[in-house]
Amino acid sequence: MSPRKAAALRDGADGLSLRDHLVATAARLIAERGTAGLTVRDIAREARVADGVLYNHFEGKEELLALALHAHVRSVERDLGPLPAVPGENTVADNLHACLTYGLALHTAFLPAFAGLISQPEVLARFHALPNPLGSGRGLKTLLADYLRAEQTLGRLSPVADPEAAAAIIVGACHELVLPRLLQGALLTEPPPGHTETLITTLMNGLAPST
Amino acid sequence: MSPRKAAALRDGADGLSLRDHLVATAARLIAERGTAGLTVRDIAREARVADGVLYNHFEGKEELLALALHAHVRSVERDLGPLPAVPGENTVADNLHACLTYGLALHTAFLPAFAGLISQPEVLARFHALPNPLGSGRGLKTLLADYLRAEQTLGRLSPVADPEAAAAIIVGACHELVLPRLLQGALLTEPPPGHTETLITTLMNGLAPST
DNA sequence: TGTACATCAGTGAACGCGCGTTCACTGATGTAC
DNA sequence: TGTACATCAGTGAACGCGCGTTCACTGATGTAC
Repeated sequence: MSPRKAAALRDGADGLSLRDHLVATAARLIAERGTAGLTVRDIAREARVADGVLYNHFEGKEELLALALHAHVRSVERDLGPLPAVPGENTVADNLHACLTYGLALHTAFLPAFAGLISQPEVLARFHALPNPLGSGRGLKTLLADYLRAEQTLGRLSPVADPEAAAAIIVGACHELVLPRLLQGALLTEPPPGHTETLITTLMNGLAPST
Repeated sequence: MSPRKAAALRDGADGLSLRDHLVATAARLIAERGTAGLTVRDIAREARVADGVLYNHFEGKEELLALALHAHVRSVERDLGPLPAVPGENTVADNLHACLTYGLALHTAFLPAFAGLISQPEVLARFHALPNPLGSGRGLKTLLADYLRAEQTLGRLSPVADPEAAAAIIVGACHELVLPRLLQGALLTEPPPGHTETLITTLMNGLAPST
């Protein structure tokens, strides 16, 4: 009762089901090229599998893409590890700088994946219906706010500072560093040296003149 | 020597050339729906003009879209007016709040237009080859930095603050408020009340505890 | 143990559709007489 | 002034292509005897 097996699964013996193999392959393609212009034939060819087989395992392209996007997000998070900031350790400025670099890497990987799906809201809706991997969407901002609140409790942050607003500013800075590059064709260039440090210093000290 | 005129230009007597009429129509469609899924047939039908006529006036869809995108950006800027912040007037915090609201409106109109073109880098390249309308791209950030530098000269900002970094933070905050909504299908919702005020307060006061 | 058959996941050519683009034709206007 | 013709921007049916999806067929494996 176990009929034909896909050629790809016979050769590459990674022990995955064909379903998981397809999701993993699609996720890898998303990581490499983003979702813009990604076709089911691209995925099938890359998975070394027939065009049609995807419809034995998924409702259609949209379900596969949503699952692959989810896998991509989880994979990026796994590779990056947890938020590199422990309340009370090092200086707050250094920790925030590490968080900014971390968020930058996160969004550099996420934006080309999500932006290519703007014309397919169905995929985005399916993605958001899945359990939220921690760092994605509101996740990173919440993690950051949690960290900042802990530092505030330790007295290393002004008691009147707003952790939520500060977290929003840091996440926003990530966007600001990634988005313009994405929208100008120049993909994945580094921010100018010293730029992230200056951002954190500005956020720590504020703009108001000392009274 | 003046042959047939397009039906649309006979009826709607706005006095435009057919070329300008097409650019204006495409820009209006971009303003209404963004660029994702926008077809030449959509534009032709909306302009009440034959499908093929666009190729008498443009190299192809990509040239038309680039010009329409440019017109859209200029039109949004015209409607919004100049950056609502004059050095020395009102308070810096109030001015920055106005700038944040201004930038928010700008990016709310721009992002759906640009994001839909990620899979067509040719259009983005053509757009960036056009003369840069002031507020777009690096424009808004530079305007903001100019304003902040002027306030600094007037002594209303800390002499050690970095205007460039502060400008980047404000633009980033705009992105942070617009992007997540765009990527979740929920289009064009308002930020929670008081949110922008808190952001500016945080930026003005900084996070560091008073020593 | 060996042979014939049934099962069904995998296969890939083919379908239908919508897109950007082309081009033979149309017809309002200016010109020649 | 009136009529026949030439011009060429505008027209829209048709083309070619690539996409997501379908489905008749294949063939490796388990079962019956």
